[in-house]
Amino acid sequence: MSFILKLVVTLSEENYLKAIYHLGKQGVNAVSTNAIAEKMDTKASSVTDMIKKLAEKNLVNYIKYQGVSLTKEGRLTAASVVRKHRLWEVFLVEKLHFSWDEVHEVAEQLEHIQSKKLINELDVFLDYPTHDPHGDPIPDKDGNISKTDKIILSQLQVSERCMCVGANDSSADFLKYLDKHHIALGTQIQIISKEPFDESMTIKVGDVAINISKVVSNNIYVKSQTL
Amino acid sequence: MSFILKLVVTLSEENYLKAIYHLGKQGVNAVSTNAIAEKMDTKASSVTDMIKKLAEKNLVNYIKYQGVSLTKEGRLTAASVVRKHRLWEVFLVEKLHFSWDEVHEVAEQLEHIQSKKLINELDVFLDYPTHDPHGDPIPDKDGNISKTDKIILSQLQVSERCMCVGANDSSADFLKYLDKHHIALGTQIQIISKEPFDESMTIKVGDVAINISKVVSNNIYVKSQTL
DNA sequence: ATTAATTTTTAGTCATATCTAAAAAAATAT
DNA sequence: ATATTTTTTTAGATATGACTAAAAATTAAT
Ligand SMILES: [Mn+2]
Ligand SMILES: [Mn+2]
Ligand SMILES: [Mn+2]
Ligand SMILES: [Mn+2]
Repeated sequence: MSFILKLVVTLSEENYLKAIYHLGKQGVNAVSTNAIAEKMDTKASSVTDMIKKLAEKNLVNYIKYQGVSLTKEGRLTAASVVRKHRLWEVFLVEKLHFSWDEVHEVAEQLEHIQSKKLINELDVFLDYPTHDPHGDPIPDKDGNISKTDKIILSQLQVSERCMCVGANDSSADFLKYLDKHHIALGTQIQIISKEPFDESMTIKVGDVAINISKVVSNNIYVKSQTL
Repeated sequence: MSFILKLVVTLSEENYLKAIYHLGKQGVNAVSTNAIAEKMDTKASSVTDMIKKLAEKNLVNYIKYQGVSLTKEGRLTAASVVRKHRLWEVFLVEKLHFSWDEVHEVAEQLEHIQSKKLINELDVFLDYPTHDPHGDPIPDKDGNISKTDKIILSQLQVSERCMCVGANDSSADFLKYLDKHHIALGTQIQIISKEPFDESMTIKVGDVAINISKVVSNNIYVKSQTL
């Protein structure tokens, strides 16, 4: 007789796993205590406490003073939370008239609702979306995400054309800035000129040309148009 | 200069307020500590602890040894939680293929999501439903519920006709029993006969006659058909 | 009106998740 | 190589929400 007891993961633990998941995606193998603390707006000592609990539950690999990485189980749990977060964001925008700068806060709560059926049916209801309203990929049930070859707008050369496929910074402030300049997912952009002194660039959005700072161009993901 | 600071109500506090709200609906003025403890499957001492916190926040009126009642503020908060619970139940059944015996557990989680816009838009999206999948009324934004003149099936006389408008017991077991006998909201029922010795009754549902116990007829709400 | 039973409250404990301050280890600089 | 700075961990404290056991108040019974 074998017992498979479904591991209970608290809301707090889910948030830590998600933070480690996002930080780990930057190609780093081990994530530092301080990085987690900063991302979660908490203290390093609190992070250490939690890491021990997560290690105890085999959700992270942890060596003192050497940072943490997710185990297979931990990564799957984190991906599930991200999947829920992004599906809910799609729901809010597509069905409930939310704008893309309003969804994050609510999705932070909804991502912790526990119900396999709920999230599966939501996926069906939304017709299996692959990306959230910010252009971020939605992990599938197994935690796999479709690789996209998005690049940062600031890396493009003058005269190149591209399409907006995401925002790196998804703060309400930045998203509202994009709205103001009519930049949304799918918007066509052409590079008109680049200023060497401050690295700002002038781009054409629709019929209007606007100048955007390096900070802005660094936070817009685009797909190069090879036409 | 006046400060209106939005009172923070925890998830746990919301659940207590909801329990007091439901218990208070039975025409009782003050709700006893033990009644709350039983409803919430907790200990009386825990209830006393929480009651003090709720009284401190002016959400309940509390006199030692004399039970509690909701203040205006407490009643509004409780009604808001019930509103959310029932709107989510409608969503799950209408949009996500849940059956009426599957929704409660998930709604228990969803009812605590905090977002005015979310619940208002959900209301719009569902086209302003007045009742949840179990026939229970959905409070409006001000906490008011539409009075329905529903009666208990067991009170009807032989040959009377009625329509099912709700279930008093909304446990999965009971709801599945109703499903099995094709009794749902809106189902037409006629009383064929009543047995005096065990108070069971035979009713006609569609074309088939079935015998139901007093326990069952006590838990089905109906509206008398005056045709 | 006492006594007995029930209900409710208090006192003390525990687990979770947080924090501050201090100690220990690791990384960096001289 | 040693000293300084930074990072991380430990130790101890606090708040929430729950529990058990015992005391106090209320209600019911004789
Ligand atoms: Mn988000
Ligand atoms: Mn997003
Ligand atoms: Mn319910
Ligand atoms: Mn219901």
